[in-house]
Amino acid sequence: MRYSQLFIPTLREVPAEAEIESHKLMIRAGLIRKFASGIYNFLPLGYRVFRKIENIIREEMDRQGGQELHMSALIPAEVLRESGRWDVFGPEMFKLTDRSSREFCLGPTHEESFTVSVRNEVRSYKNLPQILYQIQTKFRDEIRPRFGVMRCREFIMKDAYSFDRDEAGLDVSYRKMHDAYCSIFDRCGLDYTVVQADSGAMGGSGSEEFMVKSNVGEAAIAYCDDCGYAANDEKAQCVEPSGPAVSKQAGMFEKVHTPGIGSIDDLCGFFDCGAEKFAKTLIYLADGKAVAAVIRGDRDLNETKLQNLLGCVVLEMADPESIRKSTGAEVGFAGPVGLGIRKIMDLEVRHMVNFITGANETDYHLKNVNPADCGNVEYADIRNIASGDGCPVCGSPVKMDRGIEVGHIFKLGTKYSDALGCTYLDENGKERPMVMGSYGIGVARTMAAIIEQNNDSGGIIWPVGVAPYQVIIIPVNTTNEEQVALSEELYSKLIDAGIDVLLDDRKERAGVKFNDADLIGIPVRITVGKRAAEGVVEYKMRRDAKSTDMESGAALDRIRTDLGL
RNA sequence: CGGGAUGUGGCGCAGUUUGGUAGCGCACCUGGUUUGGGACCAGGGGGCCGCAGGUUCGAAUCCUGUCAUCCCGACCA
Repeated sequence: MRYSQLFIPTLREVPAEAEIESHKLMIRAGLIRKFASGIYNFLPLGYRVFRKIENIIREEMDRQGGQELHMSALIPAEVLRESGRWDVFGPEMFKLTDRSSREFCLGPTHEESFTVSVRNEVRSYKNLPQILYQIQTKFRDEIRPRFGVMRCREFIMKDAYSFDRDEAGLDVSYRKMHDAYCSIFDRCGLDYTVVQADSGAMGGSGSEEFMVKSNVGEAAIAYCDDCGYAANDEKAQCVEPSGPAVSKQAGMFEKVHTPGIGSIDDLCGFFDCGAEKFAKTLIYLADGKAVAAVIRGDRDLNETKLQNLLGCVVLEMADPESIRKSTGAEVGFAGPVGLGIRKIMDLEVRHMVNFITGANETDYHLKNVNPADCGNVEYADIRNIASGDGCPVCGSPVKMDRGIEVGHIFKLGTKYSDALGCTYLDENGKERPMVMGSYGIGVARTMAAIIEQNNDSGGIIWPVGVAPYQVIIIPVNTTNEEQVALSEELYSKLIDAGIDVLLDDRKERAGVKFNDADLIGIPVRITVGKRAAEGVVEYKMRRDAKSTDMESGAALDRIRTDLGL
């Protein structure tokens, strides 16, 4: 394509709305424009990259036996009512009604659509397994869209669903999707990690996330360099401190007057000690019922773990009134001793000796408390893992990092097939629920993640496989006939060779063209300049600092090598 | 939803404290000179200062309300 005819609105200055590098560059390079909060339009250059990524996804999904189809974005309420999710999704779902008041939503996800389709058509074990997928727009009214296309309200996802006869079949399908995802993200040039994840509200027996390491990632991951263990922080298991729990005698504690001092920070000052000397007691409402969660003062509670343990639908921090009712004290003075509600205590607390807790009496704390004082408690892993904690597999200290979740694969089991009656008849004529898996990739988020990992001060550095154009030809001086002629010759040869090539025929100064070429990140740049009359051009890879002079024919050969053709 | 900030040509910003003809840089158009890392000279076009009320002789500026956007948090297959 000829640059002079294209719609590539690059920007010199960084729009004020963008915070992270990928977002800034996507706007500056003319890939996207914001249309409303959390809603973006893709411009031609951005859409070319988008389609490259989509096609990589298609190829790898198809290679594993996936079949592409397309489900309606508009979903009738009844299928979500049938699975019970119409109300579960709540305000995150865009709901609407048609002219005769029938209810619909703009699909936030498509488990129901796929499950209903398969249920209506597939009856026999002979037709299983199936892996179906689509690349489709999802709508979620995110509470806080951010970072451009990283988290937005309308986004395109590749979502796949597998249907198998049994768990063993699911394992096979799941493995195929896992492998497909590895190939996809490899081809996108991403440095990623596969981590264990909580399957959350999706239900099911296991899930893994594909995380692109990045300090702007929204997810925290714990990993172990020694054994390779890696998990999302929601999932990462905390091991109980080794050795037997200390069984200090009960009743050694004493009450201390701590007027108005309820926060851990203030208490550290008052008692002149570190936060690890405290056992903090957090009051939660699990489906409306008060529960106490006790963890060491310097730790963070892991609500996912607590919720999984309690098996409740809604878990929220208790309001001050509920706290008063269940502890008999104001907020900040709760403690496990003598507390009359269900108490979940973190494994670590079992090993603490002579710690400080609230006294369940306003303005009082207890010191020298020991587990034996706490009465009936349940011990469980309910805290967040922290850097330096023991790896649950090998015991080495784990490290923490941040990651962008670009893909997530789930073993759903029969949650949806049970709810929606998606069954088949086995060899014995017996009706069984299909065993399902679901597999998602955020396409635009993947694009943003690629940019996060591949940029410099000049702009984007596209990996060859996803670049909007693979080669850009820059005639330095468009009034020089020899330069123009050689540029045109190379241009048509590259087109004939089936290479995506951009000819920067704009009547701009060389500096402008170089800077735009760097900004939009084209992998190979051919500069046709002073030595055009000798048939010599400059060859430069975007990722390299220096260029090399070579005869134009040699440049064509070199392109084939560098693009892996 | 809580906390913070910002809305002034396409983009980035100044002007608001102390009311008095709406500015700068970039981009854009015309002409000329230039032509290897975002050229220069000259001329030019484009803004109900987010919106609605109010105060005032007079409001970008003061007051009230409202909307939007961004950041932090809560939230989130």
